[in-house]
Amino acid sequence: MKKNFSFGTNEIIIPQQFYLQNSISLAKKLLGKILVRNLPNGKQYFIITETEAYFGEKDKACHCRKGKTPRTEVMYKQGGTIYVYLIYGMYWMLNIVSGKKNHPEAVLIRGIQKINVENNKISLGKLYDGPGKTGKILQINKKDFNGKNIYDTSTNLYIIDTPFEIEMSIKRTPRIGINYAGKPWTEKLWRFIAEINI
DNA sequence: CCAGTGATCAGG
DNA sequence: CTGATCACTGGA
Repeated sequence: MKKNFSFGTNEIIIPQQFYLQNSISLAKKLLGKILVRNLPNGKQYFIITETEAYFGEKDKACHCRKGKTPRTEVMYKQGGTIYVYLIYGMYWMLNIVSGKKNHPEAVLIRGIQKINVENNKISLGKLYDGPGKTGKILQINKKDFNGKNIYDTSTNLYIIDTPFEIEMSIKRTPRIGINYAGKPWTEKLWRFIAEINI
């Protein structure tokens, strides 16, 4: 399915205020939004297909369960701040801090799908299903992104409103890779997966 | 199933 | 300083 469309002036950056909501509703609302990555060889567009919410110090799955440390410090900033960390020595995880200042919540971006743009026609491309694959294709690293703002274009990574009609169905599951957290945190349905058609 | 790979943090 | 652990992935 292809649709006539050109990004161009249709880039409406989602304002910082959007990120002040709690991480669970933000995780849901980020689905279907467009992640823009501006690289030397051109802008690339991805639609967000999978997210996971982490909900502050009381959430035993959240990095902030141990309070403020050098790593988790950025999660205490206001919503819209980018939180990046390396896992298993290989994979850069991209998170968006949510909520007000000193509410250490975040949304992990776990999956994105490429939007192909060709002669003003758009179509869905390759799916990157997993946070490691997502960080790799977006060329995420800590130095360039950790502590920066996702609503600021100067990092060449930002999120815009979905500028065309989409069909989307959403599923929820428990979060992945957090068995150390124990109940009830392992059972919370805080992973959101979207199936998208354009 | 399991190895790879290095930041992070608690404990001496 | 040491050692265990880890919000993962790809290949037997």
